[in-house]
Amino acid sequence: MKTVSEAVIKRLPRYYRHLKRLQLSGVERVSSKRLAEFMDITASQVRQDFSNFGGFGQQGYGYDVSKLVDELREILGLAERHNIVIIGAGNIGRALAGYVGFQKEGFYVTALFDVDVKNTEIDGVPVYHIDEFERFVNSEKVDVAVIATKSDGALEVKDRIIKVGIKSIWNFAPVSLDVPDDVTVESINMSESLYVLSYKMKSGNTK
Amino acid sequence: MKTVSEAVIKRLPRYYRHLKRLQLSGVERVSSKRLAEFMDITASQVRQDFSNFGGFGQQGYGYDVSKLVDELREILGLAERHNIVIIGAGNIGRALAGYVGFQKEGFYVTALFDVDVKNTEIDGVPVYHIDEFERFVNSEKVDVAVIATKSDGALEVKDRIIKVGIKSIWNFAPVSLDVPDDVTVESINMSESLYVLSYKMKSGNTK
DNA sequence: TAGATTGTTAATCGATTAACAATC
DNA sequence: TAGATTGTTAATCGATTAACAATC
Repeated sequence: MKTVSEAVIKRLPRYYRHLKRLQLSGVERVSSKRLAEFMDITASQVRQDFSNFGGFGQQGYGYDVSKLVDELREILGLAERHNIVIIGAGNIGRALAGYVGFQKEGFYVTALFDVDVKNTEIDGVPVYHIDEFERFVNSEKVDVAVIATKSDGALEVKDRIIKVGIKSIWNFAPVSLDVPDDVTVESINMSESLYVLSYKMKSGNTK
Repeated sequence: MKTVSEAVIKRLPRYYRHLKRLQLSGVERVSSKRLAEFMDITASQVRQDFSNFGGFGQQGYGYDVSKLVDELREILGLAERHNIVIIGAGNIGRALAGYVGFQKEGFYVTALFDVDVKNTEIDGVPVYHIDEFERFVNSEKVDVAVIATKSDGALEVKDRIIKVGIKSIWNFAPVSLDVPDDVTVESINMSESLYVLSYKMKSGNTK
């Protein structure tokens, strides 16, 4: 498949969200123009974006909402089941374990790991000591590892994740992670997001 | 001040993070070349970015780390105190209330609000019924409101935040928020981040 | 058929990169 | 002084926007 730019990739989940909303409210078709309004981009951009994947519309008609939802689900890999383990059972780890939205799209949290096990389960997810991490991963199918530790532990945890063979890391620790080429990292850095807000508050940059 | 592009703004917190790390480890000066390596960008870009704010370096020498940290702290608005209130005392709201990292940079969570008050405080932060929101905001200084509710409540909460006069919203609900020009919104959408990871896993796009 | 709207090609815009004179 | 490295100007690259033939 032709390489798709980062900018386009970041828009895909937003298309998906808006289209699911339209689908839920019974809308059957949508033009690039209308979809663009929801997305706050241009109609050209919508058509360019979809043409990266072959183009799903029909001249004179627009796009079939349900078809587009299905295509995006496929493109985003939401049609498959993904098993997730979370390392770090602090506030963030627990919040993620309890987040019900993931399961709807095929993401299942199958275990939490921590250096200090206080509960045997959290929101129905079993909690294990970090010492059991490798054994668990080797016996269960694990697709994604979430780093929900403090910065201090994050690098060591990353090394263990890579060593045990997990290829996808969802990182919540405020650190940069160097990984081999075949490993994918996606980070959420809450401090950085807050600082961006702080900057914009100050500068009056409201866009 | 000249308008700074979104791309540059997003890099500022990362510069800040790397520079603080250098400062902490006793490094006194750094060249654009070395800083660029940490940031995974080019030295040119580093110099271009800083020149947006006037340029803080010295030919033949590079940048004074402590000076740069101070400049960035100022630019990002981290030198001032910011009071934050969180609406929604679910998993995410509680995680944010308990996150110690914010306070170090001047962000203080002064209250949590929820429709269903189970505790009088969480991690030292008082919890109030959402009915008390407007009264609280009118009597205390509040700079930032965090939307940590489910999608359903988010739009109504947004309206109340705007109506009571708070100009900065940090949004964790997976919805798009339309706001007046003088209000700043910064969103963290965890589902979208997870979907991007899912896409990249599938496509082998590891960058 | 006439109107609407796509997918794609070309034009524009903005961000990144390269080059280099200035100077510490 | 010679070497290092900045800030800035110019060149390049890539993403967004505009235009339009194709066609439902």
